[in-house]
Amino acid sequence: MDKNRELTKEEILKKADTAIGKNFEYYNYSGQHNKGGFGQIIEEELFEYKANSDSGPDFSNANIELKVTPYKENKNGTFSSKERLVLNIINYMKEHNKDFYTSSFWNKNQHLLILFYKYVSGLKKKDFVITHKLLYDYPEEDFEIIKQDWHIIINKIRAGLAHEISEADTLYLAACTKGVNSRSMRKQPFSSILAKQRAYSFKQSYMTQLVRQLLSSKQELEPILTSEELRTNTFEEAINSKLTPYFGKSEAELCSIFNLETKAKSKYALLISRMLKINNNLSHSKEFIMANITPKTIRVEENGKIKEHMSFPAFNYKKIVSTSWIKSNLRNLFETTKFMFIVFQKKDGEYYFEKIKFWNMPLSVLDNQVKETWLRTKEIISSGDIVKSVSAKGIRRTNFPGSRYNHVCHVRPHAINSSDTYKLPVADKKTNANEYTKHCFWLDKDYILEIIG
DNA sequence: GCATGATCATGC
DNA sequence: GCATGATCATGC
Repeated sequence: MDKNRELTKEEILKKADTAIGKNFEYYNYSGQHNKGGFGQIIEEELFEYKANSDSGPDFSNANIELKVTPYKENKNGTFSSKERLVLNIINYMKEHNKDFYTSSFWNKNQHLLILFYKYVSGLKKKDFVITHKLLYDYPEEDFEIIKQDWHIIINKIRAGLAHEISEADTLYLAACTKGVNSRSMRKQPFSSILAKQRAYSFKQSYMTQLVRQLLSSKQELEPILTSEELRTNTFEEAINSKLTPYFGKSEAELCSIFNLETKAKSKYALLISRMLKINNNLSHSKEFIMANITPKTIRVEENGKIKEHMSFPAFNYKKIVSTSWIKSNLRNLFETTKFMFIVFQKKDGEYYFEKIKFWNMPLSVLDNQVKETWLRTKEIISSGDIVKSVSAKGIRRTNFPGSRYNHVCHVRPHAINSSDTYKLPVADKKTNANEYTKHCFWLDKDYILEIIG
Protein backbone atom coordinates (compact mmCIF):
# COMPACT_ATOMS: atom_id res chain seq x y z
CA MET A 1 0.00 0.00 0.00
CA ASP A 2 2.75 2.43 0.94
CA LYS A 3 4.32 2.08 -2.48
CA ASN A 4 1.86 4.81 -3.44
CA ARG A 5 4.13 7.19 -1.63
CA GLU A 6 6.52 6.59 -4.55
CA LEU A 7 4.17 8.12 -7.13
CA THR A 8 5.61 10.63 -9.58
CA LYS A 9 4.61 14.25 -9.50
CA GLU A 10 2.42 13.80 -12.58
CA GLU A 11 0.64 10.80 -11.10
CA ILE A 12 0.02 12.67 -7.87
CA LEU A 13 -1.43 15.72 -9.63
CA LYS A 14 -3.62 13.51 -11.81
CA LYS A 15 -5.06 11.76 -8.77
CA ALA A 16 -5.53 15.09 -7.00
CA ASP A 17 -7.53 16.37 -9.95
CA THR A 18 -10.07 13.59 -9.49
CA ALA A 19 -10.86 14.95 -6.04
CA ILE A 20 -11.95 18.36 -7.30
CA GLY A 21 -15.72 18.69 -6.97
CA LYS A 22 -16.05 15.77 -4.56
CA ASN A 23 -17.14 16.04 -0.96
CA PHE A 24 -15.75 14.12 1.99
CA GLU A 25 -18.68 11.73 2.12
CA TYR A 26 -17.43 10.43 -1.21
CA TYR A 27 -14.25 9.43 0.61
CA ASN A 28 -16.18 7.62 3.35
CA TYR A 29 -15.96 10.39 5.91
CA SER A 30 -17.98 9.14 8.84
CA GLY A 31 -17.66 12.04 11.23
CA GLN A 32 -15.63 9.79 13.54
CA HIS A 33 -12.32 11.37 12.62
CA ASN A 34 -10.67 14.11 14.56
CA LYS A 35 -9.95 17.59 13.22
CA GLY A 36 -6.96 16.55 11.17
CA GLY A 37 -9.19 13.85 9.75
CA PHE A 38 -9.66 15.32 6.30
CA GLY A 39 -5.95 15.11 5.55
CA GLN A 40 -5.87 11.56 6.80
CA ILE A 41 -8.89 10.60 4.70
CA ILE A 42 -7.35 11.99 1.53
CA GLU A 43 -4.12 10.13 2.25
CA GLU A 44 -5.88 6.84 2.83
CA GLU A 45 -8.88 6.97 0.50
CA LEU A 46 -7.58 8.97 -2.45
CA PHE A 47 -3.87 8.22 -2.45
CA GLU A 48 -4.24 4.87 -0.70
CA TYR A 49 -1.37 4.98 1.74
CA LYS A 50 -1.37 4.82 5.49
CA ALA A 51 -1.09 8.14 7.33
CA ASN A 52 2.33 8.47 8.97
CA SER A 53 4.42 10.81 11.05
CA ASP A 54 7.63 10.59 9.05
CA SER A 55 10.05 13.48 9.13
CA GLY A 56 10.20 13.44 5.33
CA PRO A 57 7.47 14.54 2.89
CA ASP A 58 4.40 12.36 2.34
CA PHE A 59 5.44 11.55 -1.23
CA SER A 60 9.09 10.72 -0.82
CA ASN A 61 9.92 10.21 -4.48
CA ALA A 62 8.30 13.40 -5.77
CA ASN A 63 9.31 15.30 -2.63
CA ILE A 64 5.79 16.59 -2.11
CA GLU A 65 3.98 17.10 1.18
CA LEU A 66 0.19 16.80 1.10
CA LYS A 67 -2.05 19.32 2.86
CA VAL A 68 -5.83 19.65 3.03
CA THR A 69 -7.14 22.99 4.27
CA PRO A 70 -10.40 25.01 4.44
CA TYR A 71 -11.31 28.43 3.14
CA LYS A 72 -14.52 30.40 3.55
CA GLU A 73 -16.53 33.00 1.68
CA ASN A 74 -17.00 36.31 3.48
CA LYS A 75 -20.21 38.33 3.60
CA ASN A 76 -18.83 40.76 1.04
CA GLY A 77 -18.08 37.99 -1.44
CA THR A 78 -14.32 37.82 -0.89
CA PHE A 79 -12.59 34.65 0.25
CA SER A 80 -10.37 34.00 3.24
CA SER A 81 -8.44 31.06 4.51
CA LYS A 82 -10.27 29.68 7.50
CA GLU A 83 -7.09 28.78 9.35
CA ARG A 84 -3.35 28.96 9.38
CA LEU A 85 -1.70 26.02 7.57
CA VAL A 86 -0.01 23.89 10.22
CA LEU A 87 3.17 22.14 9.12
CA ASN A 88 5.56 20.00 11.17
CA ILE A 89 6.19 20.25 14.90
CA ILE A 90 9.39 21.99 15.97
CA ASN A 91 11.65 19.88 18.11
CA TYR A 92 13.43 22.58 20.11
CA MET A 93 16.11 20.14 21.26
CA LYS A 94 17.11 19.22 17.69
CA GLU A 95 16.23 22.09 15.40
CA HIS A 96 18.56 24.67 16.96
CA ASN A 97 21.75 23.22 15.54
CA LYS A 98 20.48 22.98 11.97
CA ASP A 99 20.76 25.53 9.24
CA PHE A 100 17.81 26.37 7.03
CA TYR A 101 18.54 23.80 4.35
CA THR A 102 19.09 20.96 6.85
CA SER A 103 16.12 21.97 9.03
CA SER A 104 13.13 19.73 9.61
CA PHE A 105 11.02 22.45 8.04
CA TRP A 106 12.85 22.40 4.74
CA ASN A 107 13.29 18.63 4.78
CA LYS A 108 9.52 18.10 4.89
CA ASN A 109 7.96 21.10 3.20
CA GLN A 110 9.93 21.91 0.04
CA HIS A 111 6.93 21.37 -2.19
CA LEU A 112 3.36 21.36 -0.94
CA LEU A 113 0.33 19.97 -2.66
CA ILE A 114 -2.55 21.86 -1.06
CA LEU A 115 -6.14 20.71 -1.54
CA PHE A 116 -8.60 23.45 -0.63
CA TYR A 117 -12.13 22.70 0.48
CA LYS A 118 -14.89 25.19 1.06
CA TYR A 119 -16.02 25.51 4.65
CA VAL A 120 -19.65 26.56 4.98
CA SER A 121 -21.06 27.40 8.38
CA GLY A 122 -23.93 25.12 9.32
CA LEU A 123 -23.09 22.49 6.72
CA LYS A 124 -22.17 18.99 7.87
CA LYS A 125 -18.49 18.20 7.58
CA LYS A 126 -19.08 15.33 5.21
CA ASP A 127 -20.67 17.78 2.76
CA PHE A 128 -17.68 20.10 2.46
CA VAL A 129 -16.44 20.05 -1.13
CA ILE A 130 -12.85 20.06 -2.35
CA THR A 131 -12.77 22.79 -4.96
CA HIS A 132 -9.15 23.62 -5.81
CA LYS A 133 -5.66 22.24 -5.74
CA LEU A 134 -2.39 24.10 -5.66
CA LEU A 135 1.11 22.76 -6.14
CA TYR A 136 2.90 25.29 -4.03
CA ASP A 137 6.49 26.23 -4.77
CA TYR A 138 7.93 29.11 -2.84
CA PRO A 139 7.73 32.36 -4.82
CA GLU A 140 11.19 33.92 -4.84
CA GLU A 141 10.51 37.00 -2.71
CA ASP A 142 8.34 35.02 -0.28
CA PHE A 143 11.12 32.50 0.06
CA GLU A 144 13.59 35.16 1.22
CA ILE A 145 11.15 36.28 3.91
CA ILE A 146 10.39 32.71 4.95
CA LYS A 147 14.10 32.01 5.38
CA GLN A 148 14.38 35.12 7.55
CA ASP A 149 11.34 33.97 9.54
CA TRP A 150 12.97 30.58 10.11
CA HIS A 151 16.07 32.30 11.48
CA ILE A 152 14.00 34.50 13.80
CA ILE A 153 12.36 31.40 15.29
CA ILE A 154 15.64 29.50 15.60
CA ASN A 155 17.46 32.47 17.11
CA LYS A 156 14.84 32.64 19.82
CA ILE A 157 15.43 28.97 20.63
CA ARG A 158 19.19 29.58 20.64
CA ALA A 159 18.71 32.50 23.02
CA GLY A 160 16.84 30.27 25.46
CA LEU A 161 13.57 32.04 24.68
CA ALA A 162 11.50 29.26 23.14
CA HIS A 163 8.83 29.97 25.76
CA GLU A 164 8.52 33.53 24.45
CA ILE A 165 8.04 32.66 20.79
CA SER A 166 4.95 34.30 19.35
CA GLU A 167 3.29 34.01 15.95
CA ALA A 168 3.65 37.72 15.39
CA ASP A 169 7.45 37.52 15.73
CA THR A 170 7.64 36.54 12.08
CA LEU A 171 6.05 37.55 8.79
CA TYR A 172 4.84 34.56 6.74
CA LEU A 173 6.25 31.44 8.41
CA ALA A 174 5.22 31.33 12.04
CA ALA A 175 5.56 29.05 15.02
CA CYS A 176 2.00 28.39 16.17
CA THR A 177 0.99 26.48 19.28
CA LYS A 178 0.02 22.91 18.66
CA GLY A 179 -1.15 20.32 21.13
CA VAL A 180 -4.16 18.98 22.92
CA ASN A 181 -3.98 21.82 25.40
CA SER A 182 -1.65 24.48 26.74
CA ARG A 183 -0.22 21.88 29.10
CA SER A 184 1.63 20.25 26.22
CA MET A 185 4.95 21.67 27.34
CA ARG A 186 8.31 20.83 25.84
CA LYS A 187 11.94 21.13 26.92
CA GLN A 188 14.20 23.67 25.26
CA PRO A 189 17.99 23.42 25.01
CA PHE A 190 19.19 26.72 26.51
CA SER A 191 16.76 27.34 29.35
CA SER A 192 15.13 25.26 32.04
CA ILE A 193 11.78 26.92 31.38
CA LEU A 194 9.34 24.63 29.60
CA ALA A 195 7.93 26.02 26.34
CA LYS A 196 4.62 25.39 24.63
CA GLN A 197 4.80 22.86 21.85
CA ARG A 198 4.79 24.70 18.54
CA ALA A 199 4.68 23.82 14.86
CA TYR A 200 5.84 25.67 11.76
CA SER A 201 2.88 27.18 10.00
CA PHE A 202 1.92 29.57 7.26
CA LYS A 203 0.01 32.44 8.77
CA GLN A 204 -3.68 32.73 8.09
CA SER A 205 -3.05 36.09 6.40
CA TYR A 206 -0.53 34.41 4.09
CA MET A 207 -2.93 31.55 3.31
CA THR A 208 -5.75 33.99 2.60
CA GLN A 209 -3.68 35.57 -0.13
CA LEU A 210 -2.96 32.14 -1.65
CA VAL A 211 -6.69 31.43 -1.64
CA ARG A 212 -7.49 34.75 -3.29
CA GLN A 213 -4.90 34.26 -6.00
CA LEU A 214 -6.33 30.83 -6.68
CA LEU A 215 -10.03 31.72 -6.61
CA SER A 216 -10.28 35.16 -8.08
CA SER A 217 -8.67 36.82 -11.05
CA LYS A 218 -7.82 39.88 -9.02
CA GLN A 219 -4.48 41.55 -9.59
CA GLU A 220 -1.57 40.58 -7.44
CA LEU A 221 -0.82 42.77 -4.45
CA GLU A 222 1.84 45.43 -4.79
CA PRO A 223 5.11 44.45 -3.09
CA ILE A 224 7.33 46.96 -1.31
CA LEU A 225 10.58 45.00 -1.53
CA THR A 226 12.24 42.92 -4.22
CA SER A 227 13.86 39.57 -3.57
CA GLU A 228 17.24 41.19 -4.25
CA GLU A 229 16.67 43.70 -1.49
CA LEU A 230 15.62 40.89 0.84
CA ARG A 231 18.67 38.81 0.03
CA THR A 232 21.07 41.28 1.64
CA ASN A 233 18.82 42.79 4.30
CA THR A 234 16.19 41.60 6.71
CA PHE A 235 12.68 42.88 6.04
CA GLU A 236 12.96 45.43 8.83
CA GLU A 237 16.41 46.60 7.74
CA ALA A 238 15.27 47.00 4.15
CA ILE A 239 12.21 49.05 5.12
CA ASN A 240 14.31 51.13 7.47
CA SER A 241 16.98 51.88 4.91
CA LYS A 242 14.33 53.07 2.42
CA LEU A 243 12.99 55.47 5.03
CA THR A 244 16.30 56.67 6.45
CA PRO A 245 16.72 59.58 3.99
CA TYR A 246 13.51 61.06 5.37
CA PHE A 247 14.22 60.75 9.09
CA GLY A 248 14.46 64.19 10.69
CA LYS A 249 12.33 65.92 8.05
CA SER A 250 9.28 67.87 9.13
CA GLU A 251 5.74 67.05 8.14
CA ALA A 252 5.63 70.20 5.99
CA GLU A 253 8.89 69.33 4.22
CA LEU A 254 7.67 65.81 3.50
CA CYS A 255 4.34 67.05 2.19
CA SER A 256 6.12 69.39 -0.18
CA ILE A 257 8.60 66.70 -1.32
CA PHE A 258 5.71 64.41 -2.19
CA ASN A 259 3.24 67.05 -3.34
CA LEU A 260 0.74 66.14 -0.69
CA GLU A 261 -1.86 68.73 0.24
CA THR A 262 -4.36 66.73 2.25
CA LYS A 263 -5.10 67.60 5.82
CA ALA A 264 -6.46 64.15 6.53
CA LYS A 265 -4.90 62.23 9.40
CA SER A 266 -4.21 59.38 7.03
CA LYS A 267 -1.50 61.53 5.47
CA TYR A 268 1.18 59.93 7.65
CA ALA A 269 0.57 56.49 6.21
CA LEU A 270 0.32 58.11 2.78
CA LEU A 271 3.70 59.80 3.25
CA ILE A 272 5.31 56.49 4.20
CA SER A 273 3.80 54.89 1.08
CA ARG A 274 5.43 57.61 -1.04
CA MET A 275 8.78 57.14 0.70
CA LEU A 276 8.59 53.42 -0.04
CA LYS A 277 7.65 54.22 -3.63
CA ILE A 278 4.43 52.25 -3.71
CA ASN A 279 1.19 53.39 -5.33
CA ASN A 280 -1.20 51.86 -2.85
CA ASN A 281 -1.64 52.60 0.79
CA LEU A 282 0.99 50.97 2.97
CA SER A 283 -1.57 48.78 4.72
CA HIS A 284 -2.63 47.36 1.34
CA SER A 285 0.86 46.38 0.25
CA LYS A 286 1.67 42.74 -0.29
CA GLU A 287 3.96 42.34 2.71
CA PHE A 288 1.68 44.17 5.13
CA ILE A 289 -1.38 42.18 4.05
CA MET A 290 0.31 38.78 3.96
CA ALA A 291 2.22 39.25 7.20
CA ASN A 292 -0.66 40.99 8.98
CA ILE A 293 1.26 44.15 9.83
CA THR A 294 -0.72 47.18 11.01
CA PRO A 295 0.82 50.65 10.71
CA LYS A 296 0.08 53.01 13.60
CA THR A 297 1.10 56.66 13.72
CA ILE A 298 2.38 58.00 17.02
CA ARG A 299 2.93 61.66 17.67
CA VAL A 300 5.18 62.52 20.58
CA GLU A 301 4.64 65.99 22.03
CA GLU A 302 7.35 68.50 22.99
CA ASN A 303 7.21 67.34 26.61
CA GLY A 304 8.04 63.80 25.50
CA LYS A 305 4.55 62.46 26.10
CA ILE A 306 1.86 61.06 23.88
CA LYS A 307 -1.56 62.72 24.07
CA GLU A 308 -3.72 59.78 23.15
CA HIS A 309 -4.02 56.13 24.07
CA MET A 310 -4.21 53.64 21.20
CA SER A 311 -7.60 52.23 20.26
CA PHE A 312 -8.61 48.87 18.82
CA PRO A 313 -11.87 47.61 17.31
CA ALA A 314 -14.95 47.87 19.49
CA PHE A 315 -15.84 44.63 21.20
CA ASN A 316 -19.13 42.78 21.22
CA TYR A 317 -20.49 42.47 24.78
CA LYS A 318 -22.39 39.24 24.11
CA LYS A 319 -19.43 37.62 22.43
CA ILE A 320 -17.00 38.46 25.22
CA VAL A 321 -19.07 36.79 27.94
CA SER A 322 -19.40 33.60 25.90
CA THR A 323 -15.71 33.32 25.00
CA SER A 324 -12.68 32.13 26.92
CA TRP A 325 -9.54 34.25 27.06
CA ILE A 326 -7.62 31.76 24.93
CA LYS A 327 -10.18 32.02 22.15
CA SER A 328 -10.88 35.72 22.52
CA ASN A 329 -10.60 38.18 19.65
CA LEU A 330 -8.30 40.36 21.72
CA ARG A 331 -5.79 37.61 22.39
CA ASN A 332 -5.92 36.52 18.77
CA LEU A 333 -5.36 40.09 17.61
CA PHE A 334 -2.24 40.59 19.67
CA GLU A 335 -0.92 37.11 19.06
CA THR A 336 -1.08 37.45 15.28
CA THR A 337 -0.59 41.15 14.55
CA LYS A 338 2.71 42.90 14.10
CA PHE A 339 2.65 46.68 14.39
CA MET A 340 4.71 49.25 12.61
CA PHE A 341 4.84 52.36 14.75
CA ILE A 342 5.51 55.48 12.73
CA VAL A 343 6.93 58.01 15.16
CA PHE A 344 6.69 61.78 14.71
CA GLN A 345 8.27 64.04 17.31
CA LYS A 346 7.10 67.60 17.92
CA LYS A 347 9.75 70.33 18.05
CA ASP A 348 9.13 74.09 17.91
CA GLY A 349 5.49 73.58 17.02
CA GLU A 350 6.06 71.14 14.18
CA TYR A 351 6.09 67.36 13.87
CA TYR A 352 9.28 65.70 12.60
CA PHE A 353 9.52 62.14 11.25
CA GLU A 354 11.76 60.47 13.79
CA LYS A 355 11.77 56.73 13.23
CA ILE A 356 9.77 53.57 12.77
CA LYS A 357 9.55 50.63 15.13
CA PHE A 358 8.23 47.15 14.42
CA TRP A 359 6.65 45.56 17.47
CA ASN A 360 4.42 42.71 18.52
CA MET A 361 3.07 42.08 21.97
CA PRO A 362 5.21 39.82 24.18
CA LEU A 363 3.24 36.78 25.33
CA SER A 364 4.25 37.50 28.93
CA VAL A 365 2.38 40.82 28.79
CA LEU A 366 -0.49 39.42 26.75
CA ASP A 367 -1.19 36.58 29.16
CA ASN A 368 -0.76 38.74 32.24
CA GLN A 369 -1.86 42.38 32.11
CA VAL A 370 -3.96 42.22 28.95
CA LYS A 371 -5.62 39.03 30.13
CA GLU A 372 -6.29 40.66 33.50
CA THR A 373 -8.05 43.63 31.87
CA TRP A 374 -10.03 41.34 29.60
CA LEU A 375 -11.16 39.04 32.43
CA ARG A 376 -12.19 41.97 34.60
CA THR A 377 -14.16 43.43 31.69
CA LYS A 378 -15.88 40.13 31.07
CA GLU A 379 -16.80 39.87 34.74
CA ILE A 380 -18.30 43.38 34.76
CA ILE A 381 -20.39 42.70 31.68
CA SER A 382 -21.65 39.33 32.85
CA SER A 383 -22.63 40.67 36.27
CA GLY A 384 -24.51 43.65 34.80
CA ASP A 385 -22.34 45.95 36.82
CA ILE A 386 -21.23 48.43 34.15
CA VAL A 387 -22.48 51.81 35.35
CA LYS A 388 -21.07 53.15 38.61
CA SER A 389 -22.81 56.54 38.64
CA VAL A 390 -24.64 58.99 36.39
CA SER A 391 -23.88 62.72 36.53
CA ALA A 392 -26.49 65.49 36.38
CA LYS A 393 -25.70 65.90 32.68
CA GLY A 394 -26.26 62.23 32.10
CA ILE A 395 -22.61 61.28 31.78
CA ARG A 396 -22.15 57.71 33.01
CA ARG A 397 -19.14 56.57 35.00
CA THR A 398 -18.36 52.88 34.57
CA ASN A 399 -16.62 50.14 36.49
CA PHE A 400 -14.54 49.13 33.49
CA PRO A 401 -10.78 48.98 34.15
CA GLY A 402 -9.51 52.49 33.43
CA SER A 403 -6.10 53.74 32.40
CA ARG A 404 -4.71 53.42 35.92
CA TYR A 405 -5.64 49.75 36.10
CA ASN A 406 -2.37 48.10 35.11
CA HIS A 407 -0.37 50.47 32.89
CA VAL A 408 -0.83 48.31 29.79
CA CYS A 409 -4.42 48.00 28.73
CA HIS A 410 -7.74 49.59 29.67
CA VAL A 411 -11.33 49.93 28.48
CA ARG A 412 -13.04 53.09 27.17
CA PRO A 413 -15.81 54.04 24.77
CA HIS A 414 -15.18 53.81 21.06
CA ALA A 415 -18.29 54.84 19.19
CA ILE A 416 -19.84 57.52 16.98
CA ASN A 417 -21.67 58.82 20.04
CA SER A 418 -23.24 57.44 23.20
CA SER A 419 -26.23 56.05 21.31
CA ASP A 420 -23.97 53.96 19.08
CA THR A 421 -24.39 50.72 21.01
CA TYR A 422 -24.08 46.96 21.13
CA LYS A 423 -26.56 44.71 22.95
CA LEU A 424 -25.74 43.56 26.47
CA PRO A 425 -26.04 39.91 27.50
CA VAL A 426 -27.26 41.04 30.96
CA ALA A 427 -29.11 44.32 31.56
CA ASP A 428 -27.11 46.93 33.44
CA LYS A 429 -28.26 46.93 37.06
CA LYS A 430 -28.08 50.66 37.65
CA THR A 431 -29.68 51.90 34.43
CA ASN A 432 -31.62 48.85 33.23
CA ALA A 433 -30.08 49.42 29.83
CA ASN A 434 -29.97 46.33 27.63
CA GLU A 435 -27.57 47.91 25.18
CA TYR A 436 -24.52 50.05 25.81
CA THR A 437 -22.22 52.50 24.03
CA LYS A 438 -19.57 50.61 22.08
CA HIS A 439 -16.34 50.21 23.99
CA CYS A 440 -12.95 48.87 23.06
CA PHE A 441 -9.64 47.90 24.62
CA TRP A 442 -6.97 50.60 24.53
CA LEU A 443 -3.22 50.34 24.98
CA ASP A 444 -2.03 52.88 27.55
CA LYS A 445 -0.02 55.74 26.07
CA ASP A 446 2.73 55.32 28.65
CA TYR A 447 3.11 51.69 27.64
CA ILE A 448 3.37 52.76 23.98
CA LEU A 449 6.00 55.30 24.98
CA GLU A 450 7.95 52.56 26.71
CA ILE A 451 7.84 50.42 23.56
CA ILE A 452 9.09 53.09 21.19
CA GLY A 453 11.80 53.93 23.70
C1' DG B 1 -3.54 68.15 34.70
C1' DC B 2 -5.14 64.00 33.77
C1' DA B 3 -8.50 60.25 33.57
C1' DT B 4 -12.54 59.19 31.60
C1' DG B 5 -16.42 59.58 28.68
C1' DA B 6 -18.00 61.33 24.29
C1' DT B 7 -17.55 62.41 19.64
C1' DC B 8 -15.56 63.55 14.91
C1' DA B 9 -13.60 62.50 10.12
C1' DT B 10 -12.65 59.50 6.66
C1' DG B 11 -12.72 55.69 3.63
C1' DC B 12 -14.41 51.44 2.10
C1' DG C 1 -23.64 52.12 7.14
C1' DC C 2 -20.07 51.09 9.70
C1' DA C 3 -15.24 50.27 11.09
C1' DT C 4 -11.35 52.66 12.14
C1' DG C 5 -8.13 56.13 13.40
C1' DA C 6 -8.04 60.05 15.88
C1' DT C 7 -9.36 63.93 18.88
C1' DC C 8 -12.38 66.71 21.93
C1' DA C 9 -15.00 67.80 26.41
C1' DT C 10 -16.01 67.19 31.10
C1' DG C 11 -15.12 66.83 35.73
C1' DC C 12 -12.51 64.90 39.53
